[in-house]
Amino acid sequence: MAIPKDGKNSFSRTTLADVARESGFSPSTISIVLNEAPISKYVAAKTKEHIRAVAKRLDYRPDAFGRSLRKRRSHTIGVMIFDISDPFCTLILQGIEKKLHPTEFLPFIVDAHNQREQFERYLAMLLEYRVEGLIVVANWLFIDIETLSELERHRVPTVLVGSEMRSGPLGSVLINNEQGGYLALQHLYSLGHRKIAFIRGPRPLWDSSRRWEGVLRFAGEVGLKMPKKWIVELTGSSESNSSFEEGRSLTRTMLEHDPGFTALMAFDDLTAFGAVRALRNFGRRVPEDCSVLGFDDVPYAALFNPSLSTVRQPMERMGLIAVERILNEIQQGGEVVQGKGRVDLLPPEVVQRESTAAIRPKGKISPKSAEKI
Amino acid sequence: MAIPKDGKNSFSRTTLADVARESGFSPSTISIVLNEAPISKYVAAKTKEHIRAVAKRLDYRPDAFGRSLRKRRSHTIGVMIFDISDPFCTLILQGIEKKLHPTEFLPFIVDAHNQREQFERYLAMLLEYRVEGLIVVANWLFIDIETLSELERHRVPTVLVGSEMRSGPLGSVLINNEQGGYLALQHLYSLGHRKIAFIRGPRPLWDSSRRWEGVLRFAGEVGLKMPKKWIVELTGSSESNSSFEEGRSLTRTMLEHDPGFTALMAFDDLTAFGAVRALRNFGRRVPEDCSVLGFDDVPYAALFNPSLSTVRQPMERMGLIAVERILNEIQQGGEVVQGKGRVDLLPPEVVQRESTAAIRPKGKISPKSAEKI
DNA sequence: TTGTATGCGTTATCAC
DNA sequence: GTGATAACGCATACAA
Repeated sequence: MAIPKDGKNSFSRTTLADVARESGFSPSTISIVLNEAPISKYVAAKTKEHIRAVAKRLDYRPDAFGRSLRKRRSHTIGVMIFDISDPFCTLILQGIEKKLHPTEFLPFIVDAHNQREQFERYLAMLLEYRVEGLIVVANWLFIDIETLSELERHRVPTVLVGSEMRSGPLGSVLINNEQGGYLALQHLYSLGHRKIAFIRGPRPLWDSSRRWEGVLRFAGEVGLKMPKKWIVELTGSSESNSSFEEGRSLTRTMLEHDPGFTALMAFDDLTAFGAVRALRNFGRRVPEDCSVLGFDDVPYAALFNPSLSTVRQPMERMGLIAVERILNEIQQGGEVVQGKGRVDLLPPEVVQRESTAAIRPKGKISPKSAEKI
Repeated sequence: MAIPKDGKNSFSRTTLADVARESGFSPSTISIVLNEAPISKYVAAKTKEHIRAVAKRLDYRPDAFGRSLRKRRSHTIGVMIFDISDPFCTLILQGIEKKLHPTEFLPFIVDAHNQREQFERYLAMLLEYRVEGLIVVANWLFIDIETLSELERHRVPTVLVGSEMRSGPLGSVLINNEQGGYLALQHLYSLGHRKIAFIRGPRPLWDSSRRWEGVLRFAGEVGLKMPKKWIVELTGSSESNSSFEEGRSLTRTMLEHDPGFTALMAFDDLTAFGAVRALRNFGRRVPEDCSVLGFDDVPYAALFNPSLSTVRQPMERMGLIAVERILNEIQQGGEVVQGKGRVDLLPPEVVQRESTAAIRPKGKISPKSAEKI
């Protein structure tokens, strides 16, 4: 039959030599034919046919290790993620997959679980597997910059997605966080909100600062007052749904202290979900009593009740672009690295759904009415 | 420095031979020392130290291809998924990762995007990479059974997660869908609901039928009437969030036809989200006017408004168990496959949150939702 | 038009 | 204690 008689593990498979023996031709001819190498033009059609038939009958599959060893190519792109349960990173992965699919490359995905030790171990493994390129999806990034910079040492074309290296030759693709912050506040402001609460991102997160700068820029332009009591900050545990819990408890605290705000801007969608929960529990309706704005536009934002207004990051597209750049660098032979270290800043986009609404001129408010500020 | 002078791609790396030359010892000695082979006991401590130092200085990394070729082992487990954006499959992946992490194995994850052609292509690639085991995460499975059966031909230990082969020697781990259906209906019934609407899963999905059998069993036991007008069925597109949209439109249709039901049981959580949306748009509150029950307990079920009552599948645990079984089979050398083809049926568990509540004896309800978490 | 010889980087066996 | 040698499966330059 198709399967050789003996052998204990999956490695005892039919090899080129088997096909050669069975077909009566030499291994090289087999190789040439099956790979449709240029020279195969000169191989008799009948021979080819025969060889293919035998190969199929024996269920021959070229061994990736032998082949890669010989060709000195792995045909793989390493993809390092930090938390696969983060929907943000999921969509990026999809983009990467899609773009990689029609190519000769296979993505080699590893999940570092937000832990530095695992990051390093997996990185080492990817390097041992001789990945020809490396995409690092930095969704929630607390791996210190220094560690990332080391990536550069390995002579493997590397692109960072979703985060930015302040310096260094590592390319990156991410949205324009500054502009995103700007647009976010602009959105709430243009709906008439003047009393706005903010849940900032965790300070060590680089994205977070840039986004905040955008917020401040807009506030400065329109002269919006931003009282300290309505500005809080995530601590940024690396737990999976932690920002929901944090968003919720921070919002509750703010409400208990002074519930007078009419809109809340959250660092990301999960935080916004938490804020909505806290507002509801406090007896305030969204958006009638308080608008809530998220950031990212994760797939569930649209399904949520109320559906979440948010600032959209084109995550799939980020994945696509990352692959484009990697392939490009690989093609350049890693030498003339045109545009290496370049930063692609994609435009964010406000998506208005149900959770934000124009402020009502006066309005009935729920039991606890705010006092004047 | 650490990096060899020339070379164009990532393959021109320091090799054993480089370390040998640089250290003055032979390649075999280097290999023995770096791998801490048993024989390395007889190598002089000084030699070892020296070799390690040189290896480190040259940033030597053993080539996985050379090594695998020689050892005839890949140290990888293939993981085939069908839609990475499905949160169901995400949690299973996490379980797989966790269990695999302390082992010598690396997961090789590929996403078939619910397409048969891609499934086959990726399967071929995994086989070329000589994965030592294969885990197929069948979250939303429309690959025909026949295709799956073929998996068996490849002499690679294989386990199916989240779905079951009616016959054949492929092992699988999944929850007891029949029991899940039973418990789901029991939950609603015990809350006092007698007018219940059902959104069944797509018929070609095997899970779906089993689950429905459980529903029918409970209904039979208590003599519950299930009018046809309140039973609808998903078609099951392979689009990502399709069950949300379908759940929503099916629910709307039922409401327009006869809104008399007081509870709705959805095939899965996404469908339930859609149903909640439809109910809300129809002016009915959840759970005051109508309870909604999901299935799966995806991570977002708890964050949703109202938080979703659902039947929990222990997804992470399913991943863990799948890995356990694969490792076991690998260890047995693929021969004495003890318990191969076994089906692990995990117990489902009802998780009550806000979206289901006891039916009200009669009439008026307070404007505020019942409970808060 | 097809076959032979060589080497990719590693490890295992055996000889020294 | 350490080094030489062969072989894993494949692709290619060169010979025939």
